[in-house]
Amino acid sequence: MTTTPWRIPKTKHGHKTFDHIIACGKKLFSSKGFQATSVNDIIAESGVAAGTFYIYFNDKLALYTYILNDYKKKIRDTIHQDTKHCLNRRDLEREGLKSFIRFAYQDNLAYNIIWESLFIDKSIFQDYYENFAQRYVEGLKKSHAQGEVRDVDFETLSWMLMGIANFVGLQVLFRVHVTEEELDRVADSVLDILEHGMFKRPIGS
Amino acid sequence: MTTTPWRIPKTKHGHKTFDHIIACGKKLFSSKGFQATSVNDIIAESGVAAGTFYIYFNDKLALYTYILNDYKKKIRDTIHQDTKHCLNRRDLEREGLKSFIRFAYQDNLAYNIIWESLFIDKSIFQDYYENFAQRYVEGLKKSHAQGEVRDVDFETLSWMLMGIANFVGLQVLFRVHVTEEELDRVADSVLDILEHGMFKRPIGS
DNA sequence: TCATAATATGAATAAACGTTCATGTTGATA
DNA sequence: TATCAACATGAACGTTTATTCATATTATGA
Repeated sequence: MTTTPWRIPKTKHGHKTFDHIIACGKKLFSSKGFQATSVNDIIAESGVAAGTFYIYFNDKLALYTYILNDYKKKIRDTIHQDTKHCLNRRDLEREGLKSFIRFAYQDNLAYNIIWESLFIDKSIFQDYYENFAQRYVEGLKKSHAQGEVRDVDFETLSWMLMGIANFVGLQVLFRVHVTEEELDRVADSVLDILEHGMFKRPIGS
Repeated sequence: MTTTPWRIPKTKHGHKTFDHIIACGKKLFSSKGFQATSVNDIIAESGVAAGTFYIYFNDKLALYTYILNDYKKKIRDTIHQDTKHCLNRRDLEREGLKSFIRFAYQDNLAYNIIWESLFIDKSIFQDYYENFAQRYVEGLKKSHAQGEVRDVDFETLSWMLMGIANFVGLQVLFRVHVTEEELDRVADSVLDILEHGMFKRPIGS
């Protein structure tokens, strides 16, 4: 039996408090970052007593871990929802990229909270991306078997694609407003390069 | 006249103390991260009195800013040194990638300190990457003019290439040991994909 | 040699922090 | 309505934190 650093409430009323603390935590982590947010801040924001926080969470890290796990699922689900209609690898990459950036834009805590884990507990960060890469590799292998993807180092390709999504995501996130048209334009640019490479071929090849 | 949050010493002896504090700061930021390191930690590590720290630095952030600026130059210089012999864009990308990863591996504080800035002061992070992207765009435009690079969205391509370097770098950094051969192999994989794309072309195209 | 600017000290202060726990309240069930 | 587990409280405690400042030391060149 494994125990979590948080405690799931047993009554409806408890759930309300629990959820409220989480909502306030998200809000503060999102605006100030994890490290800059104190337990006192969370207590003040949520209006509960100090002791109440510790009924549900061992400490600040426990709340962070809970929220992070939440987002892991949410990101996967969102991308899955947005790409399940895709019939080929090109569409899958395009829609996956758009889905990731859109998600990060709509709720930038999702983005921050995973990156920040690198400075809270490196193993959380490493686990997250290695797991993501592993799934990516499996998908790419399937697409390769179906003749859609070239025979390359799939692990490196996975990390390349994650890097592209994250940094192109950043580029977009630095803008004030992001429209669906911009998202399409950026995704098209990326896919064009993933399709034809970045270099001009010598004439006649 | 602009003032820095740090104070350059005026004697040889002062420089010794100044440099020693910086070295200890680097060591601690590198192992524990910026946020987890307190001024007290730096004082204890360096063996100077509390007041001495404040002779040279306004606060912890000032020391961080100093180190960050140092690394900015160092990264640029290192990549420049390692790529100045390159005669074409392919070589430039390949050697630049290897240089970046090698640098990050040898001194992973350089890597951490820039990423962590996202959670210390977003504008530092944004400035750094937007500046880097801008230089990248200029370089790509030149290579395009010389017929080496296809006509694509250079800004998006810049962010893609930065994302690739950063994440493929991470992938490599997660390993315990990194050899020059591995670096070559990974760089070749990346360049192969940047050259030919990731997708298989339909037969006859 | 003396004057003085630069450098160094570390006890002291106050604010912020995480966490505990004795006490109180609630609501469902028997 | 009596009981009891779940939930909630917030004053209180000990710790860590950043920062100051009166005092001391050092090195140099006038």
